[in-house]
Amino acid sequence: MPTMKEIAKRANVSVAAVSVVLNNKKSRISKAKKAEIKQIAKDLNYHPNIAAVTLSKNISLTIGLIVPDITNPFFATLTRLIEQQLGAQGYSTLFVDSNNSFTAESDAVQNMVSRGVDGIVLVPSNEFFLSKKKERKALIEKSDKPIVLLNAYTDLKVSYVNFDNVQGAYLATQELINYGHTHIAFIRGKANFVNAAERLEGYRQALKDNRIAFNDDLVFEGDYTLDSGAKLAPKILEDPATTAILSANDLMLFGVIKWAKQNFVDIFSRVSMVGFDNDPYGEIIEVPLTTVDQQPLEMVNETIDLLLEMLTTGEKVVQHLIVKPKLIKRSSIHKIEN
Amino acid sequence: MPTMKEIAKRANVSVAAVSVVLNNKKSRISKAKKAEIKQIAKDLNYHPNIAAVTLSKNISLTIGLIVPDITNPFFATLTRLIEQQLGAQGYSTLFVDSNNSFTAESDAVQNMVSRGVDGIVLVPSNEFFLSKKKERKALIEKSDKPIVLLNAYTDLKVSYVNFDNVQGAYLATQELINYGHTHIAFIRGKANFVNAAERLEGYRQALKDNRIAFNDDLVFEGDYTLDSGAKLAPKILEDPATTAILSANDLMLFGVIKWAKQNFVDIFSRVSMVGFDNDPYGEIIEVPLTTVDQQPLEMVNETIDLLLEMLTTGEKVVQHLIVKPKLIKRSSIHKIEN
DNA sequence: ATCAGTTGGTTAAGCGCTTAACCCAACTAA
DNA sequence: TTAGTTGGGTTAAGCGCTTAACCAACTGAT
Repeated sequence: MPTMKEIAKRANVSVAAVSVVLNNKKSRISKAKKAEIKQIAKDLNYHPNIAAVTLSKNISLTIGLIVPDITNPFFATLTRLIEQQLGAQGYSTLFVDSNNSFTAESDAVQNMVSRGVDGIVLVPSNEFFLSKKKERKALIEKSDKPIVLLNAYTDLKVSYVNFDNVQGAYLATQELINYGHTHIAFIRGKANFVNAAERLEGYRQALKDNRIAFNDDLVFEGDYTLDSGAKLAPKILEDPATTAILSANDLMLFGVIKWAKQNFVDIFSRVSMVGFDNDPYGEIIEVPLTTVDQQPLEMVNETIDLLLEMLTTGEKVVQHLIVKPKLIKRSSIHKIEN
Repeated sequence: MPTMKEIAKRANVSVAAVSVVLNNKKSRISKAKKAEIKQIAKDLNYHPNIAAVTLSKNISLTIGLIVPDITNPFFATLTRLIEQQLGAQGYSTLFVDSNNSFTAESDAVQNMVSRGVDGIVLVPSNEFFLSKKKERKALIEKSDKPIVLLNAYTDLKVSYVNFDNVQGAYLATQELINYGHTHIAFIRGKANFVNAAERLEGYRQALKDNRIAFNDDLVFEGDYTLDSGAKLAPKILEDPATTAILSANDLMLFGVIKWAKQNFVDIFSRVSMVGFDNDPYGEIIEVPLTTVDQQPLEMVNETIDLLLEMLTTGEKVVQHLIVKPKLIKRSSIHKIEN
């Protein structure tokens, strides 16, 4: 790999001269020398050693991205959008799949700081929300660099971009009610998961506003995986009065459907369903799934804006942005006559 | 961020001393001093500045990973496995989604080299295969560090780990034939895509070995996206003699199914289907899909072994590893009476 | 008393790049 | 004539860490 030293030698100048011209800084180098230096750099196919730049400028043009599980399509979409948008701004992304482990998240933040990232986007895991506030705080404070949490609320002094979960669940529940459903099962996420609690809240609100009694027996706790949905399916379908299922994500609904297939129950006639996430596969199953879209593009746009602002001004701002849900109406709801 | 300098000051030693003890090098530092230094490091929550380490040792404990599209579940699975296994060995991963662009791949390699990665895993895009050999070669040669191509064959002097595509397609076709099918449509990938050509070859071989004439009209060209499958669907289903579809990936089959749903054709009765990739969603659709599993875990294991070997020995070896396919038999094939 | 070997470190150079401070010759303006 | 400005760079220090080479004091054997 060619270095500035080599260019300097060939151009008969100091490496300082090379540095300023290759960085397009205003300086007193003559036009001719500038051109010569640039030409030599091009000829040698010079590219700066980023470690050296990082060391001397204390910025790395790198950001860290931590997601709970990249095989989850929603997180994959977020990841793709973030990487591409940040890439367009010249940033590289250091990626970690935390495998839903708080310890892994914590280690990842530490490691990223150690590597001198300029900022971090953390899409927190389940465990993050289940951890003690003290530990969460410690995680955030490992980094003196800007952090923004994505797809999360938090009580910590840190920026986040989240999705309006209560509004989303409200919309979905209202839609079900509009079709005549009153016995609506709800598959929630883990109890301490804030997003999950919010979705439950939206569900309750919609019931209340429609004077339908809330029934705790209709609430089932999953963990956002397909398997947890499959495990819950028989319990949910046990009650013949249940005519609809609202799920805190599409994946758990797919789990329910999988269980139904394996047990020969005609799930689409048996119940109406609404999910969350607008999973692309929701469109190609037997009956396309009505779902709440989390607007990943909007979420990422807000995240990038926020991060870039902090990165350029150098100030750590604490802002909380909430993006609005969008109900994608497909065919998984049928009318109930009362 | 605390530095060695700070630790050195508190321990009344030189920073060289701190360096050797924190790196557990054998040295002439007394047990007591060692303990003291380590304690101070722990108290200050010291973590090395990786940029500085990289600069002086010329190794970064970072590898680059380039995939064509992280929202494709197969690539997501590869990514997850790679990141986790490499992470367990102390490596961080610099991630780029090339968005199926050769230019992006090329830039990514350049950037990664510039950042001093120790090695690169490249999962090449469609465009990679369509590019001129000279350009592909240039891309590979940008990096003096170990590269391994994953999920690809290549004519270049570089290691790769691929999947036995001809064997996979052969297995799938044979399975269809076993069930009595003789008019088997094949949805292939792009013409110049080597993997796609291999799958076509396996299909042809199986037909030939069973004395079934190869018919070019039954071969359709997609581009591995869901949409391309949807676009092809009407043409494929036009011929009433066609009783089965073999697709070069599950996603295109999902596209066919989507088109069928939207046009009210009972696709699962109409044709038998076999895909490639063992997409998790193949299991939860109306009729679970028989598919060829690419054994991502095996592929990643081989990749990591190869990369780690190069990383530790420092030698660039050129090895070509082929992992064997596994046919996952589910329910999307029915018997044909002749 | 001397010398080799051990103990317990230190010094200094270097990795590649950045940046503030400096230098000097030639030119201008009063 | 001289002070001041401008053009065209150079010098040197520093970012945090690594590593080979060095050194001084002590111990024990001869």
